[in-house]
Amino acid sequence: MNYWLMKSEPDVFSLAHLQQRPGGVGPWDGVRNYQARNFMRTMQVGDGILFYHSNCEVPGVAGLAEVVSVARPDETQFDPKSEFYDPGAKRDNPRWSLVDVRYVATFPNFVPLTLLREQAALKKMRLLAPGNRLSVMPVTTAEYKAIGKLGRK
DNA sequence: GCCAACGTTGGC
DNA sequence: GCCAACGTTGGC
Repeated sequence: MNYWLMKSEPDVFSLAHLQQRPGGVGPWDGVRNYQARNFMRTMQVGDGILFYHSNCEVPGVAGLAEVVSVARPDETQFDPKSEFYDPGAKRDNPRWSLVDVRYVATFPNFVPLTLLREQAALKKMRLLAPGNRLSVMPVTTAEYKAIGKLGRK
């Protein structure tokens, strides 16, 4: 069992949007970064996800989700009408993958980025590294638990 | 809206 | 393979 942090712009797709989907399940499509894609390809069903809201008024971790499928081809890469269309992607050799994720919980207390930065235990988090832009990244068990604690209290 | 950091592209 | 130009990300 591994843990991950996944970023989404809440104006586009928030944790509440995921919650509202049938069964609370949705495909994490549109990832167009190789490093993020490679992380998704290593995900296992049941892995825990910190759902992070980025590029918004108060960025931070909104709650929890979980992985419910291993990586599969992201169909939007083949769709010329999609904003995620990739003319270089081939049906017989898909370039981009996604995993399906399920809503788990909304934190009673949203955990803002500013609070994360104050935690000595989280100093080494990849999210907090200068210039970090990855939208999918691993978090340690200790980091996952520490952030869960902040969200609950 | 600004801008620094980063990834990708493409000419050579 | 180098690297400048460009586009994107994302905090502020």
